[in-house]
Amino acid sequence: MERTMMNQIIPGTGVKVQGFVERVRSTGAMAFLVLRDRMGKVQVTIEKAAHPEFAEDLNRLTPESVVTVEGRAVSNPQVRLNGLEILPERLTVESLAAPLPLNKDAAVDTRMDYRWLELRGEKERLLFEVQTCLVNAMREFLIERDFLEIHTPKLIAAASESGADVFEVKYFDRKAYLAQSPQFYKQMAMAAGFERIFETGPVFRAEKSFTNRHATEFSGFDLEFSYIESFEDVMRLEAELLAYSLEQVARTYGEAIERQYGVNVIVPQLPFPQIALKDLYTELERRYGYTLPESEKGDMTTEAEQLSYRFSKEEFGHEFLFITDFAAEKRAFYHMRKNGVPQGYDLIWRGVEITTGAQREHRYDVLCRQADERGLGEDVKFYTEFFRYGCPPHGGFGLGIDRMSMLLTGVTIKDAMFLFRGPNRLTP
RNA sequence: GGCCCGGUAGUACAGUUGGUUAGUACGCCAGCCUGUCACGCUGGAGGUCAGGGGUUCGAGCCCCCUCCGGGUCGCCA
Repeated sequence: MERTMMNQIIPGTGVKVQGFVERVRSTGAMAFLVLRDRMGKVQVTIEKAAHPEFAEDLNRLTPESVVTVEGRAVSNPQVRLNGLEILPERLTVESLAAPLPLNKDAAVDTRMDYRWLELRGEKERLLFEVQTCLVNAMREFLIERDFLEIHTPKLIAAASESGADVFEVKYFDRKAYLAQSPQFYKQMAMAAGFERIFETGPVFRAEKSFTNRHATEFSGFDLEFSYIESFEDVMRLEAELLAYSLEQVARTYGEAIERQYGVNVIVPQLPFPQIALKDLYTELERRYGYTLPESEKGDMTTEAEQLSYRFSKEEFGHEFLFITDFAAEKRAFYHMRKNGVPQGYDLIWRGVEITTGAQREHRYDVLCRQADERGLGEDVKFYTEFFRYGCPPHGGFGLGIDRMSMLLTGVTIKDAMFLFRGPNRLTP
């Protein structure tokens, strides 16, 4: 018999349902099971006297066990759960669950230890439905515009950016590193003449960051494209991409997100507002009295990020804010500079950085000079080689998928990831 | 890595000035209950008080060390 999903049950028909036992209740003459599958829940009602054959299973059945029930679905207004119940003819216990090691009150660390149990919840599942929708919309948008999806190596011979904060791994008789960004390979694709590419995949950072928004392994969404005229082309594409994707999310899951997480999905208006870093600091000081020593104004602080959300809402009625004109020494050596100013940006959404983007330096001699300034000459020689044999002007950005999910639902990074990895968390 | 806070049944917590047998809720087990739906009622099991050392007649409680976790900042996506 075909399995029926629990939101597809038609009263008056015979059904087979399979799922977890959410609750077992046994009163004098009756027993009730509430079953759950990925689509919904249904009550199974058993009149004990009429079905002595179920007695043994009912007695041993525990919450979160997995069962198959075949029987007849009937309408019954007495039942609070959708006015529907199944009167079983067969009951098969597929898997018996031991008592759960946690309950609703469990602390984060305990929940992480048994993450798969927590993920059984409808609310937790929703986050991954939303993430699937978001990433799918981003793919759709880019493929429509002739972008190729590529997959770059995560095992690499040398650190991809600074040389610090990479995980070292044993690679036969030598050392390798886990890719801390697909940056160099995205640009290699530009030198390969692919013109437009994106990639979504794991990113590894050996940083001992203890915040609610950092992980040592997370999913990045990276994109790079050629023949741009300035980094503003990159910003424009990203804004369009996000507006499109969030529109898909809002349409499909807006209500569910509001119901489960109490967060409203707002489809952003185009264009996204934009401000130079030093102007932002001026505004933050004028409006909120936030001050910082001049020497620290080349970069964003956490508090400035948070305040910039308030500023963007007040000034532009917008949740997003592009910030440009960072200090050159705070940005990667491969960002193109014009009059010493990096041709790149950060994108802040709801007070959290979700993206860094830039026009890249594609001129071999300039790139080598900028690398040398950081003392990276030899370390990045394999990379600068990409630009020796002709390379179009190009730019791109990297976006944190988990941070998107996190902000979309208002949870922390630990709750937004399938499995969190941090300095102190390597299991399960 | 800096600063702050914490670690007590399976889970979440309480534990008075250092004093006899370490409690509460949920969960678990057994029994009762003709339709429950946060069911209800009765009874029961369950503790290396993170680990080690010290002070004391006596330590869950005070001191030191170690481990683990949380918050926050820095770093970033």
